[in-house]
Amino acid sequence: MEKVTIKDIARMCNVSIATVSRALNNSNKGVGQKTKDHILTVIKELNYSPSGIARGMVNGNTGLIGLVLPDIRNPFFAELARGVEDYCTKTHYNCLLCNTDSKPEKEQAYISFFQKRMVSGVIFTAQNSKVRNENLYGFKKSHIPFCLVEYYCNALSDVPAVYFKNKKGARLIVELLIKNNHKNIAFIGGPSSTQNAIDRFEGYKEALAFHNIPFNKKLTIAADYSYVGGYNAIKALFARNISFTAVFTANDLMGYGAMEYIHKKGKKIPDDYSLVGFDNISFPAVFQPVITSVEIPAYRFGKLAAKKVIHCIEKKEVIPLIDVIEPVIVDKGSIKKI
Amino acid sequence: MEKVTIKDIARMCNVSIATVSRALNNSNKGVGQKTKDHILTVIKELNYSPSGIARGMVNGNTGLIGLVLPDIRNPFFAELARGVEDYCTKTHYNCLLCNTDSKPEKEQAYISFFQKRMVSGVIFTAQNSKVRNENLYGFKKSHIPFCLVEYYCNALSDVPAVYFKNKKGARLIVELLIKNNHKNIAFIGGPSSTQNAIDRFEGYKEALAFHNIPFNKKLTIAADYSYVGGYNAIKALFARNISFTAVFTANDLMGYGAMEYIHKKGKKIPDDYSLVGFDNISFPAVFQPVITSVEIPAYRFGKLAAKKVIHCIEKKEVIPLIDVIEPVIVDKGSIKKI
DNA sequence: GTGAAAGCGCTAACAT
DNA sequence: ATGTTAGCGCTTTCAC
Repeated sequence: MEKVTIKDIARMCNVSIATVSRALNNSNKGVGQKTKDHILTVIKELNYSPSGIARGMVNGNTGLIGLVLPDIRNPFFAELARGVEDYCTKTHYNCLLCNTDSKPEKEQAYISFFQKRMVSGVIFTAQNSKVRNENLYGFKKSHIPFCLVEYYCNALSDVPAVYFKNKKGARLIVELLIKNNHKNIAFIGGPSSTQNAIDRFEGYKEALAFHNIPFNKKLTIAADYSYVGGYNAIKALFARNISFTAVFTANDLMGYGAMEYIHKKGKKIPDDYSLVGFDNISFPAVFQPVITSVEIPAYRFGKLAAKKVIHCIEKKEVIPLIDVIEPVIVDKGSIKKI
Repeated sequence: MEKVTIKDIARMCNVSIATVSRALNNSNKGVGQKTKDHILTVIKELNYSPSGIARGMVNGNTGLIGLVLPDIRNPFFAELARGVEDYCTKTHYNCLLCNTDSKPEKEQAYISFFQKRMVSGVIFTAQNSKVRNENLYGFKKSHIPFCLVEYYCNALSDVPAVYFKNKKGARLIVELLIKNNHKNIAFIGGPSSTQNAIDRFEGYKEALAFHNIPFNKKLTIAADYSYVGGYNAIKALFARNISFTAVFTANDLMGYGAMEYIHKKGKKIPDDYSLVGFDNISFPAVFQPVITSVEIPAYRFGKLAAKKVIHCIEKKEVIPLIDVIEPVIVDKGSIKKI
């Protein structure tokens, strides 16, 4: 079976390719019902399907969305990707997977690829940084619609984006500790170069201030959002010889790392220490130690981002619409009332 | 900044577009070094990048690989996807994410999309079934190179594929139980409609036979590869009032489900029951109960599959090369010597 | 209602 | 070494 083109259909129907094209794009104008029906029948018979690439060539829309993220193996991004893909499929778009391992070179390589006009739009996820700001600023010049996900940059404030209320989320979960009578609350933060780490730290401080609990810098430490980082951070806190009854880690992964060290010390959660995190990652139910956390609806993130880009593509206008997602606390019992 | 095309470059360099094209594709033949250098300089200045879609139009290769899988949120497929993407990137291909939720309609929708010739090749993952066989057989007619991953179908034996030695893996892990003096080994299998479930069951029986342990059908039960399925299956086995000292679940997820029930009964692993699984899924170290398992190198799967499709695309030949991956046992201490 | 023809941006014969 | 030209498969004026 050779590949059948619009020409073949035209020949078999004794019409011009223009007429076939009209029938195909069911513009009810410009083609008689009879001819149209006949053409459609022949198309079905020959199992003809118009070349998307030729179409893209003509109208400059390939129907492809580039999805840039650090690593699809991270469950958060997998969930986000599903949100993107589900919305894309519904609107007849398709989704290009672009793992960057958070490396600016890889990101730039993808950006260059996008500029070859293979994609109609782009969704971009990364921690903000100076070099990224510049890369993205360069990309803007290509006039391909794109949407930022949790990426903070003032110079890109006219780009559609989806954000999470990190500060509020942190404040809420720390307040939950306070409501359970905790006052000495340790904080293990993310890398201070990233905006969401800063915001979560702010939220922590805000909650303390609001409840008239003095901020103690000795109770805080910055780590790198990794499992091992959390493990080492809590170890360092203990070495400081300060007392605390609860720990707030700026993400769950560090939380689980901290938990491992706490267990190693022969202590228990929540009996000896209360522990709360951020992200609300989940595991099969048999794994018992779980952390009360701030849920970030990754799927919704992806869906909203996709919606935005596709809107920009179709309406051919780039309104800098910003969505801000509200945090939700998920209580999993890792807080003890004292 | 308007989008700059090959014409603009040609005009600015006072050459024809053909010359620009030659300079671009660094065919050192057909263009003088001087002109070439000049053209390349202008290209850089204008930040020109040739349209991939126009190129695809001409030479019929879009450089896109469709990756069809059930759900990217499943860590196994995320790992596989990384294998695919890393190899693709290295060879200047890009990877289209296609989640199907194992629904034939979704698969078929993607297959139809592929037939629009937007992709140069396809990697297809799914459990075999009659309707899929037919869909794939239909897809073969479009002459787009594709590679099957753990998909069993005799009628597609001339299609490149990557397989795993399921039977051998099952045999090895059951033999490990036997070496630890277990004789009454329960088996919780996958859905009997799928080839890998059948193969793992075969491996189990083979190991018993080889060690002269009589096969007892009462010790075996089929489930659905899900967490809850494993939970219910072990419950059903206990209800049969037969005795066993070890359990082999045909995948880890069922294994963890079974573990939950065993814990609920107040029993421990491996003290009261030894437990082994398949897939070797992993979690942060703080989660203590882990299952000795057969590792399936998902990343390698993806990499090999990508290598195969891309080979077919570039060489324009479809050699039905089959890769078969060897199993590796990962001991995590869930077996007790008795 | 339908056809002819231009053109989307590029590559590859074929000329010169 | 470089230019000219014919497509690739489609959409979209512009005629008729």
